[in-house]
Amino acid sequence: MSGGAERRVLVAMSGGVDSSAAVILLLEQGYDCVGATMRLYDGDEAQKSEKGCCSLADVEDARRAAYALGIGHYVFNYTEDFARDVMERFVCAYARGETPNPCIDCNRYLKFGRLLQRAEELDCGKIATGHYASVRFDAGSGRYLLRRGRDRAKDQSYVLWPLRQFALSRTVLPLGELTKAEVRALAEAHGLKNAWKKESQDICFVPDGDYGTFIERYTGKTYPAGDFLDADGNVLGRHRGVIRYTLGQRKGLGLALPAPLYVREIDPAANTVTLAPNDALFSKTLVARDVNLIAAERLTGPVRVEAKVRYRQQEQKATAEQIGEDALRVTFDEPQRAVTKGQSVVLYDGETVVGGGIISEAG
RNA sequence: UGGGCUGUCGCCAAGCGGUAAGGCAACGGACUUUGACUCCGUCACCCGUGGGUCCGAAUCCCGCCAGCCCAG
Repeated sequence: MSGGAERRVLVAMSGGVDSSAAVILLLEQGYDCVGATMRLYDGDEAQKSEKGCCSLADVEDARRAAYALGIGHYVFNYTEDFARDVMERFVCAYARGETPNPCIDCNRYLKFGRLLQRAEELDCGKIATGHYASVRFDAGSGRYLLRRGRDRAKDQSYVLWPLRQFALSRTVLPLGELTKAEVRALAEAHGLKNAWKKESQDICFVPDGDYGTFIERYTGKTYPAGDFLDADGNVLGRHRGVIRYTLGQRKGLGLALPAPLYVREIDPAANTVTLAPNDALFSKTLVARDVNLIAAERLTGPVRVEAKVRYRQQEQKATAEQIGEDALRVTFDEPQRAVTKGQSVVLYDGETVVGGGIISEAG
């Protein structure tokens, strides 16, 4: 890397307010910014969506913001990588009866994988995104720490748990200390058109939210209807294909019973979906695989932490223990509802992320 | 065919003469860089049907129809 690289940062620009505001802040901090927008999928109708984060319209928004802020802007075509590392994994997880979080994989493989690699090629020593979280080097441990966003309502540290030390050492997250309101105000003050753009939501490549249909179209397979069972194995009705359900789900079952029932278990092999009352959905422990620890090389003995089992969840007191090279067991003080295979568990110690992993068992 | 029971929203189900609870499902919205959960809202001018009684009936009476059960 040449001399100026340390001050050169490749900013991942989605077209939204957050990443645009990140550019503003970085420029104020004296960084030499280059904007980069990833083209991630070739969806037809998907590309027209207003809701996703990477539609054609969003690429245009990003380009416009970069121009307005006076920085260069690249558009990279990562459709193949995205298909392989995000969509494929997404589909496979569902076929296994799990419920994946594609945003995690997108961060891991695309933003902090391919894009970070590209930054290096462009002689940028850093990469930046508009996530509400921050990175701090801890001299004591000699490690880069990932910290929560100060705006607790927007904190996105959860989706960044896969970042390894190398990636963290090259990552700048300028929004970590700001609130969403401050970010919007900043963008507005700089005359950015997207200042009041709606928050992105839904899976970007399935903008209509009908991921069951998406999976069938993507794979070309049909997931056959099967039985809904109760805890005793009695047939309660017919499900519309195993991929259309997730643990804890209530809506869309189409069953009229005296009390609400929720999905408790999905068995792709038997092609059955077991339902149960809410009370039966709680788990006290879980096992996570694919673990990435940030605050330490590994956990020594049981560690008291706070843990989140899904993106939008209040942290829960728990004890974590390393049970393998990349496996953890987490035991909650209070049983947690619908601990779902495929989702991420993220451990916190106060403001910092201890690490995270993919839930592989719940009990 | 005789006897008994039942017939209220897609499903379950209150109501027992005073002008249609509730639950489930569904739909819409809020929330949300995942799926869920959750929350808010909508959802029977009408109670199998035709008569009758009554100021007034889903609620009482009669006929009919449908379903279920027991007889045979």
